[in-house]
Amino acid sequence: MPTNTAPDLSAAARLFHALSDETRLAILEMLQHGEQCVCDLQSELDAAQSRLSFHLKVLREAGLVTDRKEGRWSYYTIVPESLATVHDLVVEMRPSNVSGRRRLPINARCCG
Amino acid sequence: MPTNTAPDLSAAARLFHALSDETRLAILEMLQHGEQCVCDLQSELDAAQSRLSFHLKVLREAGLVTDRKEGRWSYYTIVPESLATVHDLVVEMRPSNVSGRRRLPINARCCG
DNA sequence: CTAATACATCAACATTTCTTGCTGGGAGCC
DNA sequence: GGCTCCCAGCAAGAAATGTTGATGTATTAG
Repeated sequence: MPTNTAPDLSAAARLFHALSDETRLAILEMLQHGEQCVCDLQSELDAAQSRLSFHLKVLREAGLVTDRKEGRWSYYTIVPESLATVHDLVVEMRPSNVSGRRRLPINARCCG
Repeated sequence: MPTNTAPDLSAAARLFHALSDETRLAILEMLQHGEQCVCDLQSELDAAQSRLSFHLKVLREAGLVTDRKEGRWSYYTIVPESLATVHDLVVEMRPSNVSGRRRLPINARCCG
């Protein structure tokens, strides 16, 4: 039986961090329409090449996208499983998800 | 008809950023069990008070939690609607969600 | 072979984020 | 009144993150 509440906070934090940047979200948005090479992203998002390369690396290392080389192009794709993981993390956060939801006794001494 | 793909990238980035820290995720995890005052979080998470105050502010400004003053205590609660917003953002990211999903024509010239 | 394209990576710098220790204010107890 | 507890906020430093320009490496075109 795994710890249902804290699978791995740092892994979760890494995933959310990868999603916490406008450029990266814009990249993911473009990737919804299917595979894209870096130069397409570059012209569409009007971002410097090294900047995109940096953000793609962040997304790649977070497992949110994969790349495929073909000739001189790199095509990037969303990894749906990773989004599913994020989805599950969010669902597990909901208070209603906890079975034994507890109200604090109103007069409980707080500390000490 | 609203833009279904880009409601507000910066708002989304802000939400994800608030979730991108281990301490804050640990706080949210504790708040699943119901309202908590800062001192409980403090003792449970073994974090300095000013540190918690900082992270609670981030969560508050992101709209993920609210606080309620009672006597000398501040009780924090998860705002379920904000988690629902995050949930929707993640769902909208899935490639399968795009109706007219497009494969790039394989020989399309990439740039220029 | 030479030139150009697509991309990764590096160094340097700017910006942001997080931590720590301290100060101060409001609330309750004596 | 004074004292303690709970908490927010600030200032300063440390650490992480993002940007820019330059360099290097495949790959393809001519």
